[in-house]
Amino acid sequence: MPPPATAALQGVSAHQLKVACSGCGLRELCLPLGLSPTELAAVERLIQRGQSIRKGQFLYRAGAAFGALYIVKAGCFKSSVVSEDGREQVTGFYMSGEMIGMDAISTERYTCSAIALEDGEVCELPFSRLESLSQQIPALQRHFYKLMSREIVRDHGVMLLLGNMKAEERLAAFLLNLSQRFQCRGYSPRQFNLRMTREEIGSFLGLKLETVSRLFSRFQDDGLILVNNRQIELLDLPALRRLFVNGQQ
Amino acid sequence: MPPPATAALQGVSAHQLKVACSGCGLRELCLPLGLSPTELAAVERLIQRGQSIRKGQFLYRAGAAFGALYIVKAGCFKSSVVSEDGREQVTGFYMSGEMIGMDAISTERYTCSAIALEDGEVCELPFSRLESLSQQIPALQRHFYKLMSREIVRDHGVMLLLGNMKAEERLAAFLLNLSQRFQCRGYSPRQFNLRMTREEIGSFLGLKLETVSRLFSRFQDDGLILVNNRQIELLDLPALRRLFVNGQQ
DNA sequence: CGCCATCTTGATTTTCGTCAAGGTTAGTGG
DNA sequence: CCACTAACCTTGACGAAAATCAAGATGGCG
Repeated sequence: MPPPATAALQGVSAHQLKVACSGCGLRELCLPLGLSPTELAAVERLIQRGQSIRKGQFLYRAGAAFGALYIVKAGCFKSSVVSEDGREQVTGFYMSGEMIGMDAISTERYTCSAIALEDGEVCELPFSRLESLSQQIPALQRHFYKLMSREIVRDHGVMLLLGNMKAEERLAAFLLNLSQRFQCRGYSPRQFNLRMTREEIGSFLGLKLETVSRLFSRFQDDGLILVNNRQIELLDLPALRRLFVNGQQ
Repeated sequence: MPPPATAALQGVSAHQLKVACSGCGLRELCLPLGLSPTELAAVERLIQRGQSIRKGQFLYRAGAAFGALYIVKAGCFKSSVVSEDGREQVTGFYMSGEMIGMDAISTERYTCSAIALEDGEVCELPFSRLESLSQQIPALQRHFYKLMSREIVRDHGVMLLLGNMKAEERLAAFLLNLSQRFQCRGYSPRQFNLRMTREEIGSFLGLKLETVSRLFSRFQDDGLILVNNRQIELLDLPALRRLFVNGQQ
């Protein structure tokens, strides 16, 4: 795990957990800009901060009654839908500053399950209170419309991936996406640790774990990446991008 | 086209187009219940009703500045993302009462293009006015949160389809989904006309048009459906469901 | 009536999944 | 601290599913 995250996690303490949104490094990721101090204080009262989740623990299960949205504060989560017979489709991997649970608003039940891929923390946002607060704070309402819209756009991207791209293009896109998200969070875009298994990557990308494994090996043989179990180094970002974009021919 | 839609479309006139939400048969599909007469009137002022769109016409293009959401009033639309090189992924087909354009909220640009698959009409909802109105009417805000959430859930379903299901399962799921949506609108769930080409179905389902064509033929040979060009009759709904659900094993 | 878009069907190829075996790693309990 | 175990990963051989290529049929629209 990259250093800053490690620090954030290992340094966990009552003190740190109580750090308010106003002092949170993720603030610009999850809160709208331009809130007045009063508004910010109201938002802070809304949020249940710093709930720790252990690796493998469910944040919520599909079918459970909807109570809250969650913002990942530390760690990495996967969200997945399971079909009646048990086949799992990972619908996304979520890292710090990203919100999960929006699927539950429509039916008042979670339609996905969310599981921690490593020890982590979330901020819990009780939805009914969020709703009334966003009724009072236009910027907050707008912000949540945008967050939900962003999720829709992301999903469309995944649909493009699954519907149109070949295995190697999917994996290249996946790695580049991770790279970019790590970079946004101040980590290296070239070196990172995967938090998920080959099977979970495969489930997300519509591939079998063997295919994912083979592709990692091939990318390494081709000098595109360096793989050491879950540790990834992207050696040739332009080539990966070409693979991804040219793939789209 | 099934009779009621034909009536709605062919009977188009200034008079009918001006029918307000309060008298619109789609009202329960697109508006929240329990609005007061005052609130309903405010919503009606917001909506630009009855814009006609001809077959093949763009409702909006990917990249265009975001102005409004649209509710399909008549006809059928497809929404698609196009990758840099021109591969198209159809992200959805939309029929009466369904809302499109929500992807554009996050970036203030449409990320998809929406095209009419037949002559139709839409209600236009200027987003900035929708925003301020939903600020004033809690039920409206809640309604739009739910609509966006529903779109996310739908997208997850498509991801499950694309990531986990075999070609025949995808097509069965597609037909059953259409069937159900026609039924909701008062048309026959067993007989309907497709509004889209084999290629568009294929694009949506992550298949090539030849595969779609072959599957239609096979379903027909197996006595599951009757195909006559775009006219579809579902002969054995339970078997289609089994294909869809068992497919998920 | 004729043309172009759309659809069907067949033959072949490619891609990825399946099955199988063995290796590695991390975590657990002695 | 070390040995053991279970989960995870890699690699190969083979097979199935769907894509590709190709040719011709059909149908809707001007």
